[in-house]
Amino acid sequence: MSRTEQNGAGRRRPPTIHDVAREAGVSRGTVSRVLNGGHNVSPAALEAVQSAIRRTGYTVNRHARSLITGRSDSVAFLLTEPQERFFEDPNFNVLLRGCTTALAAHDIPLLLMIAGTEAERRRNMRYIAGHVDGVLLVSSHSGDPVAAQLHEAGVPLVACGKPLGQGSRVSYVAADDRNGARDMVRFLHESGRRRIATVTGPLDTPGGVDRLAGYRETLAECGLPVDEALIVPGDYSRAGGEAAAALLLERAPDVDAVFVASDLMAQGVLSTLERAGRRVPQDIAVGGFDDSPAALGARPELTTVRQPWDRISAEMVRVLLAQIGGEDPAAVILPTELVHRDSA
Amino acid sequence: MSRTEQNGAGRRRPPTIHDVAREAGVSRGTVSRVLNGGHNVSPAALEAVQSAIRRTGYTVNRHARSLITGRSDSVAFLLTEPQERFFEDPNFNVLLRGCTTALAAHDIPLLLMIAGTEAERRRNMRYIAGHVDGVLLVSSHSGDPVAAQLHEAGVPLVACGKPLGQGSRVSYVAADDRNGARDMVRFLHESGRRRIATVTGPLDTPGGVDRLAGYRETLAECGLPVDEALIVPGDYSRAGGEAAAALLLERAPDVDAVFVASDLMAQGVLSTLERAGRRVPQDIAVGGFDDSPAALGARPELTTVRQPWDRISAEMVRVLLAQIGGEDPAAVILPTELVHRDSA
DNA sequence: TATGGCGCTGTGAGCGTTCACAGTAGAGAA
DNA sequence: TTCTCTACTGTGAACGCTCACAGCGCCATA
Repeated sequence: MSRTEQNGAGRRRPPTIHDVAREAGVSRGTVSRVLNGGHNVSPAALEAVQSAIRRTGYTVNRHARSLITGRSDSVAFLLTEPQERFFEDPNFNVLLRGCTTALAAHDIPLLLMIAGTEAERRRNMRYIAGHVDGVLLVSSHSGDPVAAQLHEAGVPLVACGKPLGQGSRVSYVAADDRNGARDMVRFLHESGRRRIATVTGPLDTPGGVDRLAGYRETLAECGLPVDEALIVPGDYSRAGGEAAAALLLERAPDVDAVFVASDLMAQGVLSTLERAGRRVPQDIAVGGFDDSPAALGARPELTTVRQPWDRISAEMVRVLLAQIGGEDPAAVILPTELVHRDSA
Repeated sequence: MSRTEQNGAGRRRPPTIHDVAREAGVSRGTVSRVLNGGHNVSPAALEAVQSAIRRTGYTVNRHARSLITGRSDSVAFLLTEPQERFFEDPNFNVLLRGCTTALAAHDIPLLLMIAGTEAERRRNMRYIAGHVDGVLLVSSHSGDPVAAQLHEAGVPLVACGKPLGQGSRVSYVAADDRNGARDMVRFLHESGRRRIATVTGPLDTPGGVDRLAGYRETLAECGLPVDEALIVPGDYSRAGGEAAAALLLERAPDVDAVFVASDLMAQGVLSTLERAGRRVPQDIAVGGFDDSPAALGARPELTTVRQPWDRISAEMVRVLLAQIGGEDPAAVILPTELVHRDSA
């Protein structure tokens, strides 16, 4: 039975570039040229090929293409956070969707990889080297060696958030954490608060560090003393926020405002304050960070700092594709926006 | 310059099966056999090849393999929901992570595809046919033609939730919505509630339909009349829950319990009740569905029905891989669990 | 001793592309 | 007219792997 005849039963073999060439009355080479931009192809041939492609329903076999070009035309979204944060943090949704959509516009599929355990990490690293053109990395903890490893292996890479402790050769896209924190603290000060505390993020993350820095600077600018008792460490989780608020109330009962480094922690802070009988915002103003869905779910709704996640994802993809195309690594910092609601 | 020498500058060409064969002193065929299960290979050769693989750092070129086998050894996670639901619903996180991890255990990468717009849908369909071994489909709305199209194209497919209106030949994995609803309503009845309302999910989703059915049945079993004024349609969103609760209070001010078909809607219901001055659970008991993070974020914390998302994702992957392996489509229904907290 | 079978091994072909190269025709310049 | 250049086209050779097949030696059986 000849190859073109095996159509009757089972799944029909998909058309190849050969079929298109025959149908269009040209050679493989011409079809290939049409597929790759159509340069040096006569108008007549171009039209014939495009029509043949439509008639046959041809789609390029990406495996064959990748085999020879060495490119895979796919990109990995690599998450090395421990799973808790991934579960809880709604920002990942936005980021992931944004990246997927931005890549789709270039016809590039996104491979989702999660490296929670060491075994997963090794498996993913093995896969990435040679099977993926670039990596979108979400991994804020500085202890994480993944960024360095990938960079060393020569894999194009863009991190979400500034990778702490890496050399300057790794691309990243981040919100302007420091100025976001400044905006919030300045706002709290302007609304008349004078004992402004903060619940920080983990201080091995750039977000944690920069938001705290913004807090300190702004206090100084406003002429307020920086009281270390008002600085309570947190871990970005709701439970962490609850505990931090309890500690804060114990250390500084006279506190009248808290800048919390994430909305999720702010939810926890709110529930501790409620149990302690403090009214928000009358007794204590609470400011969050992220403008995640958690901000709307909180009672009262959170005044917070919006991170431009849609722009972050778009920029990550843009920078990554540029880098795959041979450009140098780049750092992009995007402005935040203060969102006024009920908690401050 | 010979091929093996171009190591000095730039990225070194990765080792091929040839390199491994030479290193191990055997032929390509033997290496290939080792790679594919090691049948009909002598212990000595097996050991030599494995050692050579380790020494050279060889990993199989999946493009070359796919080109000849016709398999891609990858799976798509296709989301056809409108984006709002994806953003808001924390269950997707759990589902997505579960699927990714379960697939990773089989060394199969997950391609994330989002078909919000018609153009995206077409692009994804074109990609899927021929570039992916199977599809994990998240698309509960019955108007969605994707399941039918994929099924017709002969692509192995597992849906999350029973696809409404499809023929019975599509595999799916779902929580036992009906019995989950029954458990909740029975519990409300047993705690002494007599005017039990419900806020439904969208009635073009199987979850919406089945949870409502469970509600109706249980009321009847408990000897309570089914009062249509107590049945308010919802859309799974927080705002929808707020509106539904307002309507409910207007239609039936004497209501003393609400079974809400999702936690997110239940959050909305709680905030309307709070504004209306109704105490939960004293005046009105509120029961949710999902046991999503929203249940813990609510005040009071939600009594709800847990959907076993971790098991759902594991089963989806299991069923899909079985189907890729040639087995028949299958339907899996997994039990839910009542979670007691403060709202009822 | 001949025969068959079995376990293991190597080899050639081919999967569907792209790429480099060679070749053709036609237009313009000499 | 002849030559050169340009625009276009076709062809063979890869890319790295798997598959089918043939061949080898060895043992058990006749």
